[in-house]
Amino acid sequence: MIKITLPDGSVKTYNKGVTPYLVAKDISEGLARNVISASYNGVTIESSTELNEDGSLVLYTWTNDEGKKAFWHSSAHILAQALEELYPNVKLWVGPAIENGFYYDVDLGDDSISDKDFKKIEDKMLEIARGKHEFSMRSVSKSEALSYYQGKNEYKVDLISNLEDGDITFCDHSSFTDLCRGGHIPNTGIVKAIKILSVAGAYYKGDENEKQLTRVYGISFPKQKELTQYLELLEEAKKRDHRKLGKELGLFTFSQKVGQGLPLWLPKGAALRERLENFLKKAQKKAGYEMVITPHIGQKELYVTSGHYAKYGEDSFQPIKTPKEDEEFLLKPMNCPHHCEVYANSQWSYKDLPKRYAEFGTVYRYEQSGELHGLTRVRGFTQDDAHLFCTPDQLDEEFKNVIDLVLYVFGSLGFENFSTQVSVRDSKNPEKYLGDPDIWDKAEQAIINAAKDKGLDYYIEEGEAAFYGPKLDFMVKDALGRQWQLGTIQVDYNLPERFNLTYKGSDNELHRPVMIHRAPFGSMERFVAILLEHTGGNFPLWLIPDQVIILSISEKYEKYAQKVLNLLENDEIRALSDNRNETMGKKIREAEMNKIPYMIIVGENEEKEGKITVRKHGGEDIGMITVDAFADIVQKEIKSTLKTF
RNA sequence: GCCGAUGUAGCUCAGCUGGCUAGAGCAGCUGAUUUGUAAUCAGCAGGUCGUGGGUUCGAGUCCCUCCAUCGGCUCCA
Repeated sequence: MIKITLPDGSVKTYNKGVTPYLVAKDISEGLARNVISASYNGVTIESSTELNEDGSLVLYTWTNDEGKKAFWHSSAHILAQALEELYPNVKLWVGPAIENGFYYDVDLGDDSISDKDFKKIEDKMLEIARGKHEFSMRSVSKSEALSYYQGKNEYKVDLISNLEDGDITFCDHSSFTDLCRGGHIPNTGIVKAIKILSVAGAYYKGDENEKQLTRVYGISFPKQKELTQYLELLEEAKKRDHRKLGKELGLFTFSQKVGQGLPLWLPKGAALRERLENFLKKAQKKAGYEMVITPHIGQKELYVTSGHYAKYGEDSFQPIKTPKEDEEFLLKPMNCPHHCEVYANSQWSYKDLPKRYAEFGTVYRYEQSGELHGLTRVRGFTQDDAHLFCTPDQLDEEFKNVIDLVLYVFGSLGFENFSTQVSVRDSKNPEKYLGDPDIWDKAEQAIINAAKDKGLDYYIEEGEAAFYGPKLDFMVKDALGRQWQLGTIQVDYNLPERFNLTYKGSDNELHRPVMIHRAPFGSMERFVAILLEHTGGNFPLWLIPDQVIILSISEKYEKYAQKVLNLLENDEIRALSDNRNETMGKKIREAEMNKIPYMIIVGENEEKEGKITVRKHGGEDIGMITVDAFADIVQKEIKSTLKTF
């Protein structure tokens, strides 16, 4: 007999060889029907795995993330089998479950898959699924595993040769066998709905110097209805895409003539951006920052000194030559070297530090064409940049103050679902980084301590550090769940060294300041993009370009509308008026589609009473009130989201 | 940069296997309507079908080049 502990703490005894399925059946028939996979003592197992020792068991159903993972991973097996049957020359690499669905990377040889083939693949997969084939795991020796794939599939051979003998398992279902670690559904029959979503190229082992394989993305569900709902969700998300909203709301555009990745901010977008900038400037002023302005180009030598040229020179916009042959300038890809030179302009005492130089600095980076993406990844963008120069003793406090500023910015704009990432060196490639490893250790520790002290929910990502220092990034997801870095705070011991920056300490000796790079928004472009997707275009009232639109019943009331407009302007409310000869229904519809938060309707009744009728975006009727009463409502709403720093 | 897809009017889209002067809705313009909570009616105008080349008697449609966009990969100072 063995003792099995369940998540609720209860302990049950069973005969050796009991399976998770049987345990579930013992609890209830319904659970048994729904159990997809399980874990035993923390190890993922199948619902049919025999249990032979005491331990704790967790049963997974479709409602758990683990259950979904097993479901989608198993679907990847079905996809692989379908591909083998449809494309006899296919060679499989790996096929994991992902956040939404699964993929399989395959080498198709001379064949290729396009979206016209999706239906065929889906049908084949469904045919396999309907066969209700059981998944079963078996252990194989390394030599057995190698000989199975030898000469047939160099990718699997490569994979197996890096595995420990004794840890290798194969998974079979139907006539299909795959090298696999485990974690499957009981049989293929519970996969009822399948959609192949896209094909893409993906480099073998994620290395761009290796061969590019074909990655087939798909998703599957236990019920057709769930697939339909998922596809509807995707459609909904597309409506919040910042590229679509930006166009609809007249915020920004791109021009083929100007060039790819070079956004053009339209008047409304520019006004929005200016408001964001002023908001941050105000907070920064309170936090002791000083604004500086630096040029858009700099001598090549500047970037050779900073080390950026050696690292990015060849992949970047090439130097601008001048008639004098010995002169070369680069478009500035970052503001830090310029700010270092601002610092170097004066002689500083430890009593003067920290110095905090801020600039909305527009920078240019030659991103590869395929990496460009709306406003989130562009070739010309404006960073809400600042560089802080402080003594090593001040680093902790300065870093924490910056965290406070970022949290204030995020709070004022309603970002709640962000994660924080501590990016440290890749321990396997120390040559990628500039500077002394001891100093790196110190900087990484300083960031982790600050994140801990500020109570941030952070995770550590190895190999994501900048080449000159570790960083703390604030990550936010877009409408389709893609993760983007917004705010960033970076510790840098290297640039002060390279630019020979100093301050005079209390000991009358020269010392090296520590530098912090930071940008709460990240860039104005990316921030506006993500803000658009999060709000669906319904920006907070303090930020939105047009807060109010006055709709007059007919041209007769144009004068009264103008009077109301003037009153609103006196109250610093941003309003416009629509006195066109159109029906009220049409005017309201257009105001709704332009996502204007408040509509003011004026006609005979309003003019007589000297009041206005207010309708909120979405349809809420506030009724007939005075302009003063309305101004109070607006001010109150603004104050509720926009706190002072 | 790589893999796959897409590109028709200001916007959203139709145009089947190549065949008469390339269509629709919205937006625009003109006129009528003077309007009370999500589209008033009528008329007009608007396109060298992303670019350059090719195949063909004939190309929006087939082939190639380039450009741009979309989904991924790689990259992201």
